[in-house]
Amino acid sequence: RLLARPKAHVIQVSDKTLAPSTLKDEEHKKQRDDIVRIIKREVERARKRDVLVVAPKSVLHKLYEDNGETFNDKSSQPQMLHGATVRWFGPRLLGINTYSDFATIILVGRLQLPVVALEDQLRALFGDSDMPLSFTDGGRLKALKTSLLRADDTRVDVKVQSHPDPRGAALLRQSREAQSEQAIARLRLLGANTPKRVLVLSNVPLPGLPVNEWLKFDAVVQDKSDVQVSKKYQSLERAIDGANGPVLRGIRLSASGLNKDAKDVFPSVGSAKEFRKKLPLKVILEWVESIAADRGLPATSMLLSKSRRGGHETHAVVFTTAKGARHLSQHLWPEFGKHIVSEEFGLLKNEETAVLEPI
DNA sequence: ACTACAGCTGCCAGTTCGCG
DNA sequence: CGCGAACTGGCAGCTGTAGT
Repeated sequence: RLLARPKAHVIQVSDKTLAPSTLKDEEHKKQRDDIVRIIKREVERARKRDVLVVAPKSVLHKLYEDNGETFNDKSSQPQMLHGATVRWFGPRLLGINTYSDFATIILVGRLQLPVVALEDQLRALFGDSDMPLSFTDGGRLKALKTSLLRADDTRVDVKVQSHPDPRGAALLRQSREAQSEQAIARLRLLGANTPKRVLVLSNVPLPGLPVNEWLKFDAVVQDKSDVQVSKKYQSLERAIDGANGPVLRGIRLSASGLNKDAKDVFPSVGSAKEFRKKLPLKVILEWVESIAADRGLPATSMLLSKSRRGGHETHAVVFTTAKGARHLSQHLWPEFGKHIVSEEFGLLKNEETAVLEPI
């Protein structure tokens, strides 16, 4: 276990193992392209400093093949892929200091022993123990609950593939987690004088490595937050961008309002209701604010109500400053009698990056 | 093959709000 | 104060997709 904090920004994928079996076939080309996209971006981000990519051998072969090259897994010479130095998991990676000055490491997947090999080891090491061994049925590992440590010391519940026999589970961790940690240790994070970046492209929690960003694979690929790649956030973006028509000048936030203002994205009141499910108004407002800010638009939130009998006020946002808000609102939604300006969103609030938390 | 989850729809019960 | 429109939230059932 690491007792000191590694000086690194650690990003880990939460929703995929990225095991070789999910990368090697033709149907996984897109997945491999996404990995290449991450590699290229990190090479760029590192400026002239070096980036190390560690992956299983079979995956490296495939990535080279995609690129019309061949990977030589016998050579001890450094080999490059899209500007990054590549290595494979395994004994050849241990103990060396060659990579201590690298700025970034990207781990692709993880090395997990085949269950047969694991159970051979289990028999070899513990076959004569007093406690009888237990084995998987049909070579299938079970999902077991553990937790992952975040950089802020909170924990997230996650599942890992595990062996039913505790000794088998220990052997599995020993080879799988340790391989990844060993690879990361090549960058000498503890002694680093400049902070480094670590990208773990696999959802196996590494006990010694507090994670700063625990993100969906798609979010890592697009270099965004989970929220920004969520279906709902993107629906709202499409709605505001006008889908097939012109960009909206304002949008109502109630289910029926969304349906009327953005028919392409919310074709029925029900679909708009679905969108609003588990999404507090406050969050929707934040999203609209951040979408507007992204596009350099001013935004003002409004409260609308009908002048006739009954009815509930409805929230809306117009994309203009507080000054013009009332006019625009009356123009867009003449059927409402009352238009109350409630809040103007700053175009950008000092901090350019608004942090969107998962719901 | 199995599980988990997202999205859609219909249905229902309950709340909020302002006008008359 | 009562009414009714619009909003809120929950549940069940169905479908399709993704991950393992």
